[in-house]
Parts: sequence; structure tokens; C-alpha cells
Amino acid sequence: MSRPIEFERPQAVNRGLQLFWRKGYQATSLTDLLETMDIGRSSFYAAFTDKRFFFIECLDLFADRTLQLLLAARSEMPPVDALENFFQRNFLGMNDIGVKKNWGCMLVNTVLELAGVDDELSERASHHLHKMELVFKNLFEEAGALALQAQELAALLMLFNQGLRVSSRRRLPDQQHLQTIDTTFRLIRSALA
Amino acid sequence: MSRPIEFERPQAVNRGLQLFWRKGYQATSLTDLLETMDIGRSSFYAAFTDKRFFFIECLDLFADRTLQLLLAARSEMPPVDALENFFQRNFLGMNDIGVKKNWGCMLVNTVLELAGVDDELSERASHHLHKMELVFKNLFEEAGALALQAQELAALLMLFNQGLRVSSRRRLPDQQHLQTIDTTFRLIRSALA
DNA sequence: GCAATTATGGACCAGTCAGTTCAAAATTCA
DNA sequence: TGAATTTTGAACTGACTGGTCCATAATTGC
Repeated sequence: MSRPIEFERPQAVNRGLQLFWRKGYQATSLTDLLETMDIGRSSFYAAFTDKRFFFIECLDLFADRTLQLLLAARSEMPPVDALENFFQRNFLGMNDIGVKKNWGCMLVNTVLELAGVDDELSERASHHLHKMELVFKNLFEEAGALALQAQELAALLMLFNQGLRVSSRRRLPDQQHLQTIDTTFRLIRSALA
Repeated sequence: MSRPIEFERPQAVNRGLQLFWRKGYQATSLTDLLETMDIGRSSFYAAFTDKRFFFIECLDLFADRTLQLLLAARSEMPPVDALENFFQRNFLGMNDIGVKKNWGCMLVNTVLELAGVDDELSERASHHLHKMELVFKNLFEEAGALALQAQELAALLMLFNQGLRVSSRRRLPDQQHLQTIDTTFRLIRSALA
């Protein structure tokens, strides 16, 4: 019968996800992965099929978590505030050891790294971004925008999101990112008013 | 004395550059490179030192060409028109065989692929983007903006640039990209008026 | 505690990677 | 034409890749 492997699995997946997030798919070797996840080779293949399949699991998990983060903010504040907060978080928060993670967005990273190399993975990441854009649109509608305007704003915000994640990986000063977020959302609010 | 190797060199470099542009640094194997450039292994190492060094040459060349493209447009039209034209080009033009190159921007691609993997290369690409942003700023000043406003607009446009290049690799419909460019530049023009 | 089942570490595999070496071929200069 | 020089193809190297295998170890149900 099933054994307590499921116990440590989430933590192992999480460590693997972070490695993929930081270094990308290709630059993450299986050996790196095994060390980081603190797991044996056999166990890895038994639990996750192979590297590519595991990457898909991480990618989907990342997308899901990101969306949950946005929806959690929504449950505590008005829609546009939630969006703004969602972006600000990435440049205010610290991780456990007090160092910021400038790893951008795993979805954006994956689209660019694997387009033309592994189109299936690239398109899967792109699809997750599309779903996120739909959530943006819903939030704008909740804020009172009509369908067409909500869609335009969502497209604009996704473009902004992509640009911001690139800037994040360039390790430009946080102040600049926060400034850009502020400017953008002032613009959005004035369009909604 | 020197032999006519310099004759074919530019074309070989150009073919190599396109391969790096399309597939990125890691996914481009030396064998791929040699076939595409139609050159032998020894000749490659004799002429370009090694893969990484050659990549740098391509990266710098790409940045230079991109800037030249923008400056060429500037010599034929007002600064803001030149900027708009610079972006539109990528979604209107076809290559020799009538197929569009949806390879995004090699600088943006490189920043994302190699951040955390080869920071020296990633930062080199980032630096090229920074130089491009300075050119944006100069063009806005030529269009009559004061230094501070020109800088803000340039930062915004670079963010827009990055976002657009990501969208490009996602192979979203061109019409959407052109629409976004139009919206953005209407905004910019109204800010300048 | 014992047998059946499952997880695990480590050796192992074939393939690919970037890079080197060197003798043969091509080109130059005289 | 012929000697010096340089370019080139092809074989080769050692390291690393993702993935497999299997004997041992751990855990389970009884």
C-alpha cells in the first residue's frame, strides 16, 4: 500500500520549483535538482516520472499559487487595490533569510526560454498567462468597467506585467519598480473614473 | 598573411546570430551552429575563440543593429514617429521567405534565459537595454520634453518594449500588438502635448 | 516477528556537450 | 613551380547529460 512518501513530497516539490524558477529548465540539471530536493535518483523517477514532467507540475503549481495570491488579496480589498497590491508584493517582500528573490515570473521566464526549443512547454506557460489576463479582466469588471474596456485594460496590464518581470530579472532598483507600478495604477484608476 | 576568411565571415556571423536569437544560448549546440554557419569546427574556434565569446559578439552586434534601426528611422521622421515606427516594424515586416520572425528581442531573451545562470552575459544584455533606454530619452527630449519627463517616458517605453517582446514570443496575433502600440503612443503623444 | 511490498542508494548506460589535436588540403608569396 | 603558411575536416577527449537497473533497506499488513 501507499507509504509516507506523500508526507515530504510537497516540500520537495517546493524546493524543486524554486530551483526551476531561479535557473530555468535547461540550466537545472537533474543532479542539482536531486541535491536541492534532498531525494535519491530512483525516488525522483518513481515519484515524478521524469525531469520534463516534473517541470510541468512545477509550472502548473506556480501558476496556481500566483492566481491564489491575487484572489486572496481580492478577498481583502477592492479589485483594483488588489491588483496593485499583487504587483507591489514582489518588490516589498523579503524571504526567510531576508534576501529578495529577483527571479521574475516563472511563466514569463519559461515562455522566453523555451519558445522555439520546447514549444509545448512555452505554450503551456503562455496559456497560464492568458488565464491570468482573464482574471485581470474580471477584476476590472468588478471595478465597474464595461466588458470592452475591461478587456483592453487587462491586455494592457498583462503587457505591463511582462515588462515588469523582465525588469525584475534585470535587478533594477526596487524603487524604480514601485514608482512604475504607482504611475501605471494612477493611469488605470483615472481611466476607470 | 591574412587570407580571405574575412570575406565570408559577416554572413557566417549573421547566420549564427539568427540561430542564437531564435533558440537562445543554451539550446544552441555547437554542432547546430557549425551546420547553420556552414563552417568547420576548427575554423570556428580559430575565428571566434569559443561559443561563449561568439555569443557575446552576436549580442553586441544585435544591440548595435537594433539601435541603428531606430536612428535610421529618426533620420527620416520626427522623433516620436520614429519610435512608433521602430516598434511597428517588428509586426509588419516579413523576411525573405514571407514568414515572420517571432523571436522577440535577443537582449530581452538573453536577460531572462541567463539571469542566475551566467550573470555576466545577462548583465551585458541588460546594459544594452539601458543604452537603448537612453536613446529613447534623447528622442523624447528632441520632441520637446523636459529632462525629467523624458526620463519617465523612456522608462515607461522600455517597460512597454520588454512586455511587447514577451508577447511577441507568445505568438499572439499581430493585430493585438499593433493595437497596443497604437494605444501606447496615443498616450505618449497626449502626455507630450 | 514474518512475509510481501515499496522505497532507496549507487552503479551503470548511451548519448551529447564544448573543446583539442593533427595531418591533409588549400592558399599565399616568391 | 615550390616552399612557407594558414585553413580545414575529422577523429578524439573528458566531462556531464537524463534515464535505467537492481540489490539492499525500510515499511507495511498480518
